[in-house]
Amino acid sequence: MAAGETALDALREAGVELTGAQGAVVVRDPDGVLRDLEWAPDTATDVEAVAAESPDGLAVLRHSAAHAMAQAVQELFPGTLLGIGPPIEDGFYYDFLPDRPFTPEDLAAIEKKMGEIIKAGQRFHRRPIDDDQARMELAHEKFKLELIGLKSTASGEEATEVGAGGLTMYDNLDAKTGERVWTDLCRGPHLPSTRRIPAVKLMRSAAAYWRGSEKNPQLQRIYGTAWASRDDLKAYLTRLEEAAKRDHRKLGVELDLFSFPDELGSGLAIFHPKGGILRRELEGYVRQRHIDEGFEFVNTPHISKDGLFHTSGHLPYYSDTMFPPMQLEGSEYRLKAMNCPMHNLIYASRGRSYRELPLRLFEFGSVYRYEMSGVVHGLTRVRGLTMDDSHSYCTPEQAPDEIRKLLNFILGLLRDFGLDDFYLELSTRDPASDKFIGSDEDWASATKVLEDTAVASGLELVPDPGGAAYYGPKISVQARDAIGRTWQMSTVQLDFNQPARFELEYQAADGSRQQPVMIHSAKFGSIERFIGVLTEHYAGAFPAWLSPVQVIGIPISSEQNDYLADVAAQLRARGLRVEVDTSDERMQKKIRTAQKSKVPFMLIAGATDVEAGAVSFRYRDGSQRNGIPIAQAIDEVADIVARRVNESPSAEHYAPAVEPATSEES
RNA sequence: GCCGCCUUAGCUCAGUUGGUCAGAGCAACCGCCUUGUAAGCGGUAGGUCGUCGGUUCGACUCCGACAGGCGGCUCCA
Repeated sequence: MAAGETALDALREAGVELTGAQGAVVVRDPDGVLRDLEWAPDTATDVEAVAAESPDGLAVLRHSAAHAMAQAVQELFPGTLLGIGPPIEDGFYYDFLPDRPFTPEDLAAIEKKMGEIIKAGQRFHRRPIDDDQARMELAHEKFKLELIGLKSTASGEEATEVGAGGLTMYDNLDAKTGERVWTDLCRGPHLPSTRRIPAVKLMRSAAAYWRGSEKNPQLQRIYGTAWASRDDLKAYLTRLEEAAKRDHRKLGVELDLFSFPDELGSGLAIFHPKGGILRRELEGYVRQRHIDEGFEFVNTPHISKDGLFHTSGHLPYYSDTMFPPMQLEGSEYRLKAMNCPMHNLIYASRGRSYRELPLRLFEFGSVYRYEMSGVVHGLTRVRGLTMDDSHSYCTPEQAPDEIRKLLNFILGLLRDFGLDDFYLELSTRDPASDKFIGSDEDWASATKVLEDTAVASGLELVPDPGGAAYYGPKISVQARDAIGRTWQMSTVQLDFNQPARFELEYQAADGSRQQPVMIHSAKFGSIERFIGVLTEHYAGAFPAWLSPVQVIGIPISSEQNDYLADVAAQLRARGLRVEVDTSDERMQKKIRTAQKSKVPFMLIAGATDVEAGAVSFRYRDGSQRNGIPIAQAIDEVADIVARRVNESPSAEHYAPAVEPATSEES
């Protein structure tokens, strides 16, 4: 680099585009860390510019928005202390310790003040500072002081919060006078000016523990969102609205699938007839798939003497989250919170030979978990649930192959529901925690087996340190739904601890007694949760084979009631779920009702249809074919249901295969 | 469990500073209309305003506890 040449010049010379929507001049250093350009004048030629609208560019924008928000808060609520304020997916937050929690009116006022700060075009100015000076400037900010302390003692996550090297302050300078109007300890980088924040909106406030530990005081967190343009913001808000429309808690009521009566208690769902059909279809499907994969069906009770859960090791670990014991005949009984101990009893019920391994047991096992009141959420986090729980008992040598088969099984199964965008999470133990039982060697080998299998799958693998079950590491399959949200679906866990605790064994070929390993796996996780996820994934418009009502007959006038009743009988004879709307309403109203309940097929008949022995075939998407002969309509519906066609039926998709030559009049 | 907010008919919501404010639409039920692709017309019924306690001459409205919900945090075998 020539003398006097700035890093900026060097990059420009190298042909690097540095301006974007926000005009952020941000670069990535050779270690991959984002920096303000001025940070690295000496290594400028080694750095990479970050596009303003890239995820990294947005992160810079959002981090800057967080500063503007913190400034607004401190101007409006003097004395409010600062926590941390990072960018997150779709936005940012900042934690505060105010005199009192923020109200929605406060948020409106803060947002207004932010608008003023943004409009004022304050300059973000990076200022390196030594630790002592920082302590002096931040004497009143106890949380920031704690961060400085962490930086000098610890490493990792916390250190990056304030900068792995020297500390830096970011000053907001008045656009005209250059006077410092606000300042924050921060590693940056930031936009050049607050004016470069094009679109920002505060979303909500909530409490959050300082540094994520419930032992620490709770701060008030304000969440906001920020985008590179007003249009992007608008699109984001629209996306949220669309997601809200899919909320399974809302659709569950609208579609009459399930409910959570107060009389039952929190987190306990009742499934109405239509939700019952969903359950039945899903269970039937997953049952058959397990039979195909060599699983054997077992059944175990909902309660047990608590000694069983001590043997398994679940108690006393999970005593807080199991329902309290019942005293019966001198013993304490517990509602089961997991099925594995009972499956172990089945394994142990007689001597086992290596010849019968892998032994695969499967059960729709209803379990009860006393989830904390604050975490109960619709069907995705409940206190009573039915797991599609399987346990494969095998020799240690068989484990890798069994895991590979399970993973393939799972992915194929999820694909049948139109979920085909996956990644895997590998949950391992935290060696520092005492939550995990078993030897280091066993953990290492089990983790290696899972990791190798996960890697071999070719799917993206995300580490989740400390996320393992107490008895062994796990792979979880994460799937992105129709609108891009990710859900944890299936899990595979390798367990060498419970076989030991239950003293499970098999007789090997050489006559010796050996200990099997067990592999826990749930494909849906729980039926309830899976129904919740599917409801959101399909936005309530379930594929025809799952739809509680598959076909509805709509007579134009009551004259056609009998005709459609006859059609319905023929459909029922083919095993289809069909209703005829014989209510006193107008046919327009009936279509509207059927449409809102997301019935996949409507067979509409008026006088001309009766005469022709036909129906008007209307699909859920509003598309339509008229004058379809009854037999043909029935065949088509039966075909789509039987093939478990995943996408919503439409005239466009299905007409060509079955369109009769005589249907010109439609 | 923690913090904040919320709870009025089956559902979605109105209810001004505590004093005819207990209402609307949809759903339900009963009539009339016999209807051609997303709401025909009329009527009836339905709520001790989440529960319990308190303040007050008087509480849907104010206070407290509890229950349930929502948004987060923490947790998730």
